[in-house]
Amino acid sequence: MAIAMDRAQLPLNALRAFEASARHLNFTKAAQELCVSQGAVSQQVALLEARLGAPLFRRLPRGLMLTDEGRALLPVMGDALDRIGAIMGRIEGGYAREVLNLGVVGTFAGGWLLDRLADFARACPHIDLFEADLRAGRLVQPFAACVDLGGYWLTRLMTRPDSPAMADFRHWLIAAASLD
Amino acid sequence: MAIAMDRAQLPLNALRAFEASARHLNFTKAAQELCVSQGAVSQQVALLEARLGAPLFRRLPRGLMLTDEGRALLPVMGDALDRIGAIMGRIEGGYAREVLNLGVVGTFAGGWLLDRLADFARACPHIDLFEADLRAGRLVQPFAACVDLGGYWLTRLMTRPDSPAMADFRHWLIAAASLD
DNA sequence: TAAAAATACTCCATAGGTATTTTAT
DNA sequence: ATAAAATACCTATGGAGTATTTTTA
Repeated sequence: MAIAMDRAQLPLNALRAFEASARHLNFTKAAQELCVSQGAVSQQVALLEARLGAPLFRRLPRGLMLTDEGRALLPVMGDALDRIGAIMGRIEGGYAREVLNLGVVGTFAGGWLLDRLADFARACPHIDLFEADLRAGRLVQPFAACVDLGGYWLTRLMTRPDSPAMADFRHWLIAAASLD
Repeated sequence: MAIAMDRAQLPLNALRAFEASARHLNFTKAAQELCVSQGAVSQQVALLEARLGAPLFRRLPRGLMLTDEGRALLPVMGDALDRIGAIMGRIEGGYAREVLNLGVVGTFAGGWLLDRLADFARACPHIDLFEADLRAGRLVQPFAACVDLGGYWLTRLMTRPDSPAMADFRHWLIAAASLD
C-alpha cells in the first residue's frame, strides 16, 4: 500500500471541484453547481492533477471522461462529501446530541447485532448516532467495516484508538462473537 | 434525518482544522501538525462553530473537551480524511490503475463473497481497488456498508447511480443472495 | 466546426501571521 | 500563576472573475 498523503497537504477544495466535475463530466456544469466560474474549476482540477502527477480526466470536445485515477478517486470523494454533508446537516439541525459508540469483531455485525440495532434505533430515537469498528483477525489487517442504516450510521470508530479524544466517549461497548 | 448541508458550502479547511484539534484536544498542537499558527486554527474552528450554530469544544485552561456535537463530527471527519489521504497516496504512487466495482445485496458480502474477494485480491494484485454498495431490503433504507481489507477497499459505490460518470465503469457486477 | 476546456491577466477576499489580551482553574 | 485560547490588526497568497484562445472529435 502506498503511503497516504499527509492530511495537512490535501487540497480539499480542489478535491471538491474534482468531485463535482466527475459527477457531471463537465467543468461548466460543475462550476454552476459550485457557484464559481468554469475557469476556477478548470484551474482547481489542474492543480489537483499536478499534485497527483496524473490526469484525472480525458478532455473531449463535448465534456470529460474519467481516467482510471479519476475513477478510483470519485467514489471516495463522493462518499466523503456525502457523509460530511450529512453530519453537518444533523448538527446544524440540532440532532447530534446523543452518541452511542460501538466496537464489533467478526461477522457479528451483519446478523445478530444488526437486527437488534434496528430495534434499538426504534426504541431510542433520541440517540442519534451509532458507530462501530469491525475487525476480523482472520482477514488481512487492517479490516474495518461501516454500515449505514436509515440515516443512522454504523461506521468505523477507533480510527485512532489512542487519541485522547477517545477517552471521553459517552458509551463504550465491545461486542465480540464467532458465528462462523 | 436533517437535511444535509450543501457540499458547495462545506468549509472543508475549517473541518480539517477541527479534526486535528479534536484529535489533539489542543489548538496549539493541531496548529503544529497543520503547519499554521495557533490563531489560525482558533479562527477556523470558530468559523465552523458559527456555521453550525453550536460549539464543538469546551475550552479548558489546559486544553479542550469535545461537546456532543464535536464528538459526533470527529469520527466522520477522521474517517473521511483517512480515506482521502489513502486514495491520494495510492494515485500519487501509481497504484490506481485497475478498478473493479461491485454491487452486493444482503448479508452476502460478510461471508461467502468476502472469502472469495480475499482470494481474488491475491490472484489479481494488479487490480487495486474494489468497491461495493450493499443494500438490504429488510432494513430501513437506505442501507449501505463498506469494508476495508488489507489496504483494499470494499466501500460504497453507486453513491449516485444515475450519475453519467457511472456509465463508464470498467466492470459492473451485481451479486445478490439470500443467506439468512 | 462547435462546444467546452485551457489560459492569461487581474483582483480581492480570506486565510494566515504576529503580538497581545483574556480566560479559567 | 500559568497554560492555552481569543482577539486585534495587518499582510499576502491563492482562489476566483472576465475575456480570449486552444483543443479535439
